Amino acid sequence: MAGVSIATVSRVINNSKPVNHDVRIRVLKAMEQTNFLPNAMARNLAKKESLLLGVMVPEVKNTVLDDLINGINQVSRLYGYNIMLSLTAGTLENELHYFNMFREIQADGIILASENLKEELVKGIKVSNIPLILVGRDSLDTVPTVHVDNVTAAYEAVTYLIQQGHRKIAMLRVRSGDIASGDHRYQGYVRALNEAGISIYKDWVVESGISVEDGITSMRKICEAESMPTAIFCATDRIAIGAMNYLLEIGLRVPEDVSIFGFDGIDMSSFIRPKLSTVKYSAEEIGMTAARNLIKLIRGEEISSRHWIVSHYLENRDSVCTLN
Amino acid sequence: MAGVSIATVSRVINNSKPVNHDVRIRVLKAMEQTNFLPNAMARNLAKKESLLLGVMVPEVKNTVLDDLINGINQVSRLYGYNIMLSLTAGTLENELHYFNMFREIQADGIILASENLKEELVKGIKVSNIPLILVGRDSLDTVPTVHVDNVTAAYEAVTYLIQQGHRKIAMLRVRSGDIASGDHRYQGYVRALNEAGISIYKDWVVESGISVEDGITSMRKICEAESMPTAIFCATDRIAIGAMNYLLEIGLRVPEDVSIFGFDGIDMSSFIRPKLSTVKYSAEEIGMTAARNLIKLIRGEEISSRHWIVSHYLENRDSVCTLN
DNA sequence: CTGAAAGCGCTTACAG
DNA sequence: CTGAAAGCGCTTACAG
Repeated sequence: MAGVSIATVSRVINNSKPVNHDVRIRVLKAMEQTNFLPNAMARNLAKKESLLLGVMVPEVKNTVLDDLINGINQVSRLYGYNIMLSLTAGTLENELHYFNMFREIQADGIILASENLKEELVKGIKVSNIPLILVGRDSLDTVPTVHVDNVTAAYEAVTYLIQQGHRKIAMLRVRSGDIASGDHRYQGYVRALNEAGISIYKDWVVESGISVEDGITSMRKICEAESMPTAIFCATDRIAIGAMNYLLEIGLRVPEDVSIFGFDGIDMSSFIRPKLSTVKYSAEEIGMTAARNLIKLIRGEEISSRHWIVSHYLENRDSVCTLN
Repeated sequence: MAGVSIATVSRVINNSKPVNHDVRIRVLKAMEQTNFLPNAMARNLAKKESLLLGVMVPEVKNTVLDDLINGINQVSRLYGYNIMLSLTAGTLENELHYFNMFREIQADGIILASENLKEELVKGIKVSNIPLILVGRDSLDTVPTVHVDNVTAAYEAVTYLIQQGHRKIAMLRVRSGDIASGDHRYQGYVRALNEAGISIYKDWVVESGISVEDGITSMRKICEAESMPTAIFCATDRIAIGAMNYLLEIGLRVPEDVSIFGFDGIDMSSFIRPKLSTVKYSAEEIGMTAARNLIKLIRGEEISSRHWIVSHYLENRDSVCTLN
C-alpha cells in the first residue's frame, strides 16, 4: 500500500521487529489515510491466540454481576485481553451453546458463573481442556473456582440472628443444584441451628427461584405454615427484597414483626426501607481474582492454588430486631 | 481424518453441498470421536462473515438493560447470529475501544447504547461503514435508532403531575449530551410547563449522574433551593429512587410532602415503598426491533424506516399525591 | 532492516 | 458426489 511489503506492515503494527524509522512513518501515514484496521480473525488464525476471554453469566439484573464484570474487565484490559460477555439465563442449553461458541471463536479462556452447573457441561469442560474458572460458587475440585465461603458466611448470618434472640428462623433457600452456593448457604443455616440446639422445622425452609417475584411467592409459602418464624434468612438479597415486600403487603412490619437477613449486598439493599441487613463481599474482587488467575492458566504460569476465597462480612442494618 | 478430503468435511458440517450418505456418516462419526469443533476464526476469514453482533451498553446495573439484551439475544439467535456484549461504562475511551475491537474481530454489525454519544464516535461510525443501530436514545438522523419518544413521554408525565394539581415541579435531569435522551426528557418537561403557563425555576432543574447515589446528591441540591417544589420529575428510576431515599432520610414523606415521578419502569420501581410512579416501556421490544433491523441492514435488505419508536405509557403508582 | 514464501484452518469455484 | 487448489488477511522463520 505504501511501497512496502505486507510483512513490514505487520511488523510496524505489532512492533515485533525493528523497522526503519522513515518506513514506519510511511506505513503509519498510509494506515491513517486508508482508515486501516487489522483483521483480528486473520491475526488470531496465524498466531493461534485471540486475547479474548469468554465470560458467561446467567443474567445481569443482579447488580453483583455488574461489579463482577467490572473486576474482570479491569484486570483483563491490564493484560491486553478483551472480554466477550454472554447471558445464559442459567439454562444448560444456553450454557452449552455459549461454551461451544467461545471455543469455536477460539477464546483463550472462559470465566463461568453458573448457579446450577450440570454434569454435561462439566464433562465438556474437562474434555475441551480450555482454561476455565468457575466463579461465585463452590465446585468439584477438578475445576478452579473463586467464590466466598458460603457455608461460613451463612453460618455467621444465622448465628447473628440467634444472638439477637431469634430461635424461630426460616430460610428462603435457592433451589438445590449439585453443590451450588444455594446448597452451601443452606448448610451454613443448618450448622448454625444445630450448634444452637435448635431443630429445623421443615415448613420453614422453602426453595425459591432467584427473582424478586420468586421471593414474594416463597414468602407466602412460609406464611402459610402453621406458625410464623420471627426471622427469615434469605439466600440472596433479591429474594429478601421480595420477602419484605410480601410481608409489608399483608400488613406485617419489618423488623418489628419479622426480621429479614439477606446475602450479597446488592446496591438496592441499602435503598429499600428498612435497609436490609446482609452478607457483603466484593464481587469486583472475585472478578479480578478470576481474571488474573485465568490469564496465568492461559499462559501456563504457576498458580498458587485452585480455589480462591474472597472475604465477606456481615452488614447489619435495619431489617433485624433484637428479641428479649 | 476419516479417509475423506477436508473439503468434504466442510461440506457435511455446513450442509453446503450434497454428500453421499455413507460418507457423511463416516465424517460425523470421526468428528464425534475426535471431539472436533470447527475453528470459527478460519471460517469467518474464508467466508467474510462472522455471524457475530457486537452489543455495547454502558453498564448493567440498570435492569432495563437486562430486558434490552434479552430482546436482542432472542431475535439474534433466531437468525443464527451470536452476540458479543461489552460494557463501556459510558466513557468515550471505552466506546472507541470496543467499537474498534468489534470491527477488528469482524463483527457483522453493532448495537450501541450510549447516553452521551460523542462526535468522535459518530465520525468513526460513519467512516467505518459497519451496520450499526443506536438504541435507547434519539439521534442524528444519519444513524438508525430505536428508542421511546422521550419528549412526548416526559411531556405526558409532567402534564400528569400538573393535572394532579402540582405547579411547583422540579426536574432531576441527566447531564446534557448532544441530543441524548437526557435532553429530550428535559424538553418534554419544558414543554409541559410552558403549555400550562408555569415558568421554569432554574434552581429546580438540576443535572444528575445516573446512579442511585447521584440521585441522592442531586435531591440534596434541590432541597437547598430557596423553596421546595411539591413534585419532582426524575429522568430515570434510579435517580428517582435516590431522590426518594434522600427525602425519607431528612424526614420528608413521599408522596405526602413531595411527589416523585420516575422514568424507565425498572423492576425495583415497584418493590420500593412507596411504589414509584413511572414511565414504562418495553426494553425487550427495543432490543428485538434493533436486532431485527440490524440484521436486515447487514443483509442489505430493504428497511422500513431509519427510526423506530417503541411505545410507552404512564404507570401510576403511589409516589404521587393529588393536590387540591 | 526488509521481502518472498509458507502456513494458520477453513470455503468454494473448478474439474472430474 | 468428491478432491486438488486457490484464497481469506495475517505472522513468522528464512534469506539476504
